[in-house]
Amino acid sequence: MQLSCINYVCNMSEALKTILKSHNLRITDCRMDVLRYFLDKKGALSQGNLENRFTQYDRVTLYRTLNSFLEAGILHKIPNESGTATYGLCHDTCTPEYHLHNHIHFKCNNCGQIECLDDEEAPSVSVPKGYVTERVNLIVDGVCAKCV
Amino acid sequence: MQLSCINYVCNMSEALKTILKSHNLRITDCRMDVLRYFLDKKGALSQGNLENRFTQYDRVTLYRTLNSFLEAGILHKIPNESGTATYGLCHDTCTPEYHLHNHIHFKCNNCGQIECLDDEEAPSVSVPKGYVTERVNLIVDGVCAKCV
DNA sequence: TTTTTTGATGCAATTAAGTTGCATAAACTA
DNA sequence: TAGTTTATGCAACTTAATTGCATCAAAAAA
Repeated sequence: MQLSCINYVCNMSEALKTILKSHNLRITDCRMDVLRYFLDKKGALSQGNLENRFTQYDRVTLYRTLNSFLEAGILHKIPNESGTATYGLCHDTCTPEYHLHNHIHFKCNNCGQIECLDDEEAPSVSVPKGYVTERVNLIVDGVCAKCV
Repeated sequence: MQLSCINYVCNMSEALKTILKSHNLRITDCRMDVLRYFLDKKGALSQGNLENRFTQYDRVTLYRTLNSFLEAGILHKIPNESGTATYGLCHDTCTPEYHLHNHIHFKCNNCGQIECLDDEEAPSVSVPKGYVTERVNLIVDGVCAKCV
């Protein structure tokens, strides 16, 4: 199941379950809610965002939910300067073994929102002789379309 | 005074003082030691690194030293996934008003060292219509030349 | 369906990072 | 040197990240 197709699926709950199952994760209320929230929001979220949204769950549970999604390859961590970890949905092509995120992360300096610009390919990067590139993370900040 | 020339200067202490003065910072032991350490190490450092190295200074003092260097434009913050802020020396061309860091930050997944690859220009990045780019941060991870 | 096994959750508690206020000490200025 | 400005150390607080453990729920087996 491709994550980007989820909103066209009639039965959202069934779709969420399929996603969790396909990543070998048990189906729980917390995971269903968090996954649905990520799909709705489309932007990146921090643990703090989840704590505000889902007060019915313990913050440790949310912490472990994020971690299990990270390990499963459903989410990826987005580097930033603030010190607070933010997470974004992985591309459909990601598997637990092979994460590929050569898209751009955009942070709006006005509204603070972080988005994954999936349609913009990150350019290729050259590193000095002797260095081996594994992953490329591109973070652009500025003003997003909504705030201009 | 160009920071990259510092190691060719005969009198290191005088050079450090000149750098601090030119950024309108008072000359103190802590600032001298921290600045010298950054110049020696060449790589990026976290507050924790400084706390381990300079046990004679209070951690709040080191925290404020890093902040004053940030504001002065001597250091820049490097975004990363770990949640711990890391700092690198600014290019010679940086001023407090105008920071430009379109070089690559490289994090070695083996030794954990973060470096600024000043010689590698970051490629230009295109963002979707309606978005305005202010800064570009490029973080590459992999294996550095020493660890290959 | 019931039982068993495996894994998730909530709570308590700890560690570490980031941050502020304030009194004192040191650096700069006149 | 005297006076002014700023840095430092200490105490304290906030928040994020993290672990252990008992309990509870989900999946698998019977």
